[in-house]
Amino acid sequence: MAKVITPRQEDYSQWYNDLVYRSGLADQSAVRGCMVIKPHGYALWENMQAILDKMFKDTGHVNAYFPLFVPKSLFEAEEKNAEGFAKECAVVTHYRLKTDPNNKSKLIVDPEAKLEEELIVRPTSEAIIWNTYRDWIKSYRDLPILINQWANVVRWEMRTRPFLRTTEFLWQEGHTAHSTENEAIEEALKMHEVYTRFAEDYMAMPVIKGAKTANERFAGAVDTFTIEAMMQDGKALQAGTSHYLGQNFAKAFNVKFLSDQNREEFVYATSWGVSTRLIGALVMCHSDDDGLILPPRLAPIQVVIVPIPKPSEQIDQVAKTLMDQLKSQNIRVNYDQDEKNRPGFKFAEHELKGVPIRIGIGARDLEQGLVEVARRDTKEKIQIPVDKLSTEIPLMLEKIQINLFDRAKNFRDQKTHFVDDRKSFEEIINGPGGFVYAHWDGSSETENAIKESTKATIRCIPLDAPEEDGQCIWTGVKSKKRVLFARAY
RNA sequence: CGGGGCGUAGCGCAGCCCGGUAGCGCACCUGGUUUGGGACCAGGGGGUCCCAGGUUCGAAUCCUGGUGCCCCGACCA
Repeated sequence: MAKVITPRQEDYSQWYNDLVYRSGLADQSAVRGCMVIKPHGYALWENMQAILDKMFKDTGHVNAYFPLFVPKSLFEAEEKNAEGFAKECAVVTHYRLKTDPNNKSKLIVDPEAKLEEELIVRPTSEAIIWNTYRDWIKSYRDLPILINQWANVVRWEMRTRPFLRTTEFLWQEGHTAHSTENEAIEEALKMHEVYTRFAEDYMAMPVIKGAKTANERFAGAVDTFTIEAMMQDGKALQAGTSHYLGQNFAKAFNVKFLSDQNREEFVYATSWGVSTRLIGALVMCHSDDDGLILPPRLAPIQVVIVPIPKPSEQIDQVAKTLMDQLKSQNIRVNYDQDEKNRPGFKFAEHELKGVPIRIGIGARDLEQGLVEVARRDTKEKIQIPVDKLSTEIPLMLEKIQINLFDRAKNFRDQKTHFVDDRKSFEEIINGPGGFVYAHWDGSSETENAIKESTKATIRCIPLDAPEEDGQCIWTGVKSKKRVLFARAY
């Protein structure tokens, strides 16, 4: 068997890169730091979009679209936000090219086409959106505004990795405006919960819900809520964030409304987003050395039928009947009729792409009315009577979905530790890695010292962690709650 | 931006030290035999050897300068 992917144990990063490229999720592009999302990867994203979009609509949100460019003067209005993103902004300074007078086959930037005011390519859209909301909001009757947009953003990162961190990426960003602090906080928490449900129920990826520390908070936010997942190398990955923005943006953009008490007040805001990074998370959460393992609820193809050894009239007929039965149950099924490749090749190919279930139909089994059904997650193969498939397959898809979640959760739990002293903390972080719950004195100084010394950061202050007396592992100062530490992507 | 490594066919690489006009595996095309876990045989197509300059009768190979990419760190979703 030709090996196409570096084994995880040999080199985890290389495994990830190999997987992304070999499985057809993405391709490298001619633009540094940017990738091409190939049809298989984009299909995954479309499935994520469809589900999230429905969840947003079900919670009362509507979609809209705001410009890619943000005038610099607007961008700088909310100081903390501007400062936080300043170092990674792409800036448009000119609007025209012209033929190079010294070389007619080349183009140069026309120095006469310099913009009066530079345009920032959005790294996030709070600025342009809040500048717009000012015009939309006059009265408490105009609130709340519950808008989401599907968009691309650009953040000029120094180092990129496919899906996990690229210069341009796709995401959704929700931006809501509210008349009261409570309502805005509830909104931020509600979307935090939506992300949790999406990660756990659809991606089969267990997450820890929590709040970010001041250091890790979104620039311009009062509070940032996060979901943190564990990857197979024990590192944490921030999979989604929801921010309570207080009145910071309302004040920066002068967005006021008249309350039902006839008082002028600043609007309360939230924003929340998940990106194509989720695809990277999905890959690193479940996949193995043979390729992707996709949760059935998101897999572009849930069931693939492979004729063995090749298509024939009899096999085609069984396959087509089966496809109709499965399709009528909204199962995404594909019949691999390609005559160029043999079954073994196809098996490997579909495993590489992460198809949850493979059905092998061969003349020999068919004589007994059987087909071979193989699960991608466990590699288990069983014989199933043809007439049982239309009931068995949906059940098996559900089993796979659940198994993936359970497996990921067990893995995470095994790599989760509770420690009470610096030495044990360092032993785990520097050794096997994983999540570490430990007491922390609550100061940024200590957080930074720990980061500097161990490269572990506070991923979040878990929302559901019990109060308990303890001492900061670094300074010995009293603490009432454990926080979650890990090295992170 | 620091520290490493690499640019030779679509992909992965050898050749470079010691200059002589480019090769291997996979992929691709044609024909045939095959077909229950990445088939085999035969034939075939495909290269500005990253770019520019220099040394030389002659440069993938030596020298100089660019440039691009990858990995590790700092920054970050």
